[in-house]
Amino acid sequence: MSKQDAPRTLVDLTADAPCCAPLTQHQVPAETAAVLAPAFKALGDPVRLRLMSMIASAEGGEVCVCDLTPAFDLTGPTISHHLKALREAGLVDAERRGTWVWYRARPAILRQLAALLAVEPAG
Amino acid sequence: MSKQDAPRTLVDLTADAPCCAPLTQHQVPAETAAVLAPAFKALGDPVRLRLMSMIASAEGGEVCVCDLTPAFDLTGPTISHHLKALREAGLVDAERRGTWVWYRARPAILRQLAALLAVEPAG
DNA sequence: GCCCTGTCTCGACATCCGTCGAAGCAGAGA
DNA sequence: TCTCTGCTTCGACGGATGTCGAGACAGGGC
Repeated sequence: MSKQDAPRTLVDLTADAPCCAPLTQHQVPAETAAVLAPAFKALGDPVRLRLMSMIASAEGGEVCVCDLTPAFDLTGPTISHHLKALREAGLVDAERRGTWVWYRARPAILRQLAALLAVEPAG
Repeated sequence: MSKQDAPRTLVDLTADAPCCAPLTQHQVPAETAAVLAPAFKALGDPVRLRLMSMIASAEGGEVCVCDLTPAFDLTGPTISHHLKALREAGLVDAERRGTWVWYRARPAILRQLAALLAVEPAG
C-alpha cells in the first residue's frame, strides 16, 4: 500500500535529486510544472495542509491514523480520502503495522517544493 | 484592480510579517491552514505554476499579459482566469498602463510559503 | 471460528474548477 | 466619433473534488 500507488510521473520527484531552480530565477518548464503542480495541489486544502503538518512534525517521524482522525470534524472515510491524496502526491508514505496504519513524511519532496519557492533575501 | 479583489482573509498574508514556522516543526493551526491553503491551491495547476514562474522571473520584475498568453495553447479568457486566481491568492499584483496590463510577483508571500515548507538540512 | 476494532474502498451527491465562445470595457489612433 | 486592439467578465459545459453512509477487508482477542 505504501509506494505503488504513487503516480509514475512523480517517482523521480521523490528522489533526492536537486531538480528545481527557484521559480523566481528560471522559468519552470512545462514538464516540470506538470510534475510539481500536483504536489502543491495536494497542499491546497486546509485539511490536507494540517494533516501534512501533523505527520511531518510528529515525534518519532510518524503518526497513527487513529491520532489524526479525532483532530477533525470529519468522518473516517473523508480523512482517509485526504491521506490518499497526500500519498498519491508523493508527500507521505503509509505502512500498516498490526491494527493501525502509520504515516510518515517524505522530506525530500518538501525540500524541493521549498527550493522552488525560494526568494533571494533582498529580492 | 490591483489590491481590492484579494479576499480579506489573505490581506495579512501579503505583509512581510514572519508568520509561519516550518510545517515540520510545529502543527499548523486550523486558522493558518485556512489562510495558506488557497495560496498552495493557486500554485496547484501547471498553467498557473508556469505563469507564476514567468512573472516572478521576468526581467524588470514585471511582465505584460501580451507576453504571457502566446506561451500557452489556451485562449485569452482562460489565461485571464488563471491570472485572476493568482491575483486573488495574493501571489501577484496587476496594473494597467495604457493599453497593456502588467503583472508582478509579491515576493513576501512566496517567502512565507517557502518558510512553511522548510526542512532541516539533516532532518 | 466468531466478533470487534480500525482503516480503506465504493457509490452517490452537491459543489467547485478549467475551458471555451461571446460580449463588455478601456485606451490609442485616425 | 469611430474603430481597432488588448484584456476582462459572463454564461455554459464537462469533468474533477470534498463529503458522507454503507460495505469490505485486515488484524487481534475470545
